[in-house]
Amino acid sequence: MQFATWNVNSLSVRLPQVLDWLALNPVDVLVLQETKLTDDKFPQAAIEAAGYAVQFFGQKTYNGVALLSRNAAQDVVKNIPGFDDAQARVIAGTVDGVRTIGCYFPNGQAPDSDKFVYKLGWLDALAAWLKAELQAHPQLLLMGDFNIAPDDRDVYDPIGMEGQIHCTTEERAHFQGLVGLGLVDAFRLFEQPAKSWSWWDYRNLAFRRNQGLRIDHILVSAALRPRVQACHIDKLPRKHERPSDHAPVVVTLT
DNA sequence: ATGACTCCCAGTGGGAGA
Repeated sequence: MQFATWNVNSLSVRLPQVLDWLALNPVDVLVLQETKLTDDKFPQAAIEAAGYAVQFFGQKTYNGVALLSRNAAQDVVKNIPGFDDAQARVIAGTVDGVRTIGCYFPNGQAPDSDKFVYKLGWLDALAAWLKAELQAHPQLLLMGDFNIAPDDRDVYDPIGMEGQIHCTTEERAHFQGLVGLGLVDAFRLFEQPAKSWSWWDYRNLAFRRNQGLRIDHILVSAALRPRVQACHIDKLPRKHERPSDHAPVVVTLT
């Protein structure tokens, strides 16, 4: 089976691309971030017509997440239980026995900003919840737009971006905290091309120059790790004439 | 280089993203 994550940067703009991508890549599960749609405007019928059940949780202008699956998700959770959050960032469900958590991590804007404080608090809450989720659901996937580049090899200019947002010591420590819960970065289980990114700035001809960051991730639990066969970033949608700034990440399980 | 692009809500500009 295949599970994928994609930050679409507005589902109303990108819906045709999502449907085209699913036709070419008939994954079992796809989580979306930055749908930027209130639930009353979510294109549920079009997604169901493509053969997917869908759970969604959004808001106007910002954030918004969705969980698409061939088989319906069970025990759906929206946002982090017990963490009071005005922003729609998390959707979780159990699909084919795999606890699937789709997340749009806060951006954080700048290390000296209030948004960075919010990001760190959100990361604390996520880790505490995940610890309990892993106890309840050993077979677990955490995937989405983490807005964290875990390592210098995930950054096109690690010197220039040292200490900048996505690359700070605090953010990277939180990423390692998730690893400490027993999760592993599926992409790094395999040999990968150098300069593999999942996001490229719209500006500066960044995609053509391959200047980007790897900030979209799929983490798998220890119990699921033996089933992981492959993981890759699909750059093709980024070549579309009106692309999202992020590319999908796909993991293959037995 | 306090830039660059895209989206959104707004409303003929500005915030946010990363």
